[in-house]
Amino acid sequence: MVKQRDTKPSAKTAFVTHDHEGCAAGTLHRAQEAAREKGVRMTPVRQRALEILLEEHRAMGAYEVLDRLAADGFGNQPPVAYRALEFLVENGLAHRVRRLNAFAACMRPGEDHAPVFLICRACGEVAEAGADEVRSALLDAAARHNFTVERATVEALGLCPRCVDGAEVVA
Amino acid sequence: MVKQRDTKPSAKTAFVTHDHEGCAAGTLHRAQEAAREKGVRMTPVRQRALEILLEEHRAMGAYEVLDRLAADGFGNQPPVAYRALEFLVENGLAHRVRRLNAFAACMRPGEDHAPVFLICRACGEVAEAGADEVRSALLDAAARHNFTVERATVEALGLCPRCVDGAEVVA
DNA sequence: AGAGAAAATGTGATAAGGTAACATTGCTGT
DNA sequence: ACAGCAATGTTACCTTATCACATTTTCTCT
Repeated sequence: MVKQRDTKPSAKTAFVTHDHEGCAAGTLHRAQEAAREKGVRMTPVRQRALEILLEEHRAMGAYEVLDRLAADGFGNQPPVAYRALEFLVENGLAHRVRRLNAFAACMRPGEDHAPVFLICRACGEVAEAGADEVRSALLDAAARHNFTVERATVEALGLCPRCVDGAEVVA
Repeated sequence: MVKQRDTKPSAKTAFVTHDHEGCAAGTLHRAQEAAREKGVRMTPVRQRALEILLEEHRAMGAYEVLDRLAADGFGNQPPVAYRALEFLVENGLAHRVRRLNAFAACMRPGEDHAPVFLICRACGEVAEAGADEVRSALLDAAARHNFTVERATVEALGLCPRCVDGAEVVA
């Protein structure tokens, strides 16, 4: 499936160096599949926006995505980016990282998961951690207040393993 | 301690009607105490900003707080509000609600707690729920990635008990 | 008390993030 | 073909947040 697993280790997920091209291609493929199954339209702008997020493999601001979309011949006004990103978020293909006012491609499209973000304040990297226990604890807490949860945002700011010891890497 | 417990039930915490004046006064008092113990300065703007948040007992945007500060004779430029609010957040006297780009007074100043916000999308009310289990689950999840958590944001959007059945109240 | 350092405030300017509204294009289904 | 709706493009604008720098206040040390 992932063809070149040990040929191009160039980026990371969850703070671990890995074959990024394979990872991005695979995720894009799964995202397309998820969109098809869901009956929503993966139009050119939307697909390109997702590709951009996947290529960079990091949280990107809407305007940053917009610049790249515009460079590729799409509109260059904010709604172009916001609409594409909103679509991706609505359909579980990307996430919004509130603390950074940014967006990141979802690494598990179609899986219906509770995203928990680990944001390194030194290198800026963002990891998407699976954490079902966090979600259930949150639901329990909400239930005690008779509150019905529809969406949840869970983000942690701190230091990733590579930045934690000594060297405050310069992003 | 809270003198008029059953005389003025006018606002709410955690979606329950309660004596707001007593609650606000008590919280302000505890906040002042916490600041004193911590050796930080509770200056007039800062105190007033906290009072404003407590009076309204809801999440408020920085510019909204700014307007009220200006009306009280303080500066009317954004940094005035942002600095006061930042101070309050840094010292655990208020919280930032990312999803709303807003700030809310902390209901448990000095207690060292993990704030979890329950945000009602119908009436706009924000409750601060205690949820140590959420925090520990988050720390566990982070630990599995060797990530060191310094701060966490946990926010749930949904419906409060009063809005959940039928009537989508108009904020 | 008085000098110097540090913290806090005031102010102007501007960057960054986000939406509303409306015209146009293009894809559906009959 | 063509009616209807989804998606896109574009203009304009609003909200949120930060930078930079001058001024004032407060703290600290002798």
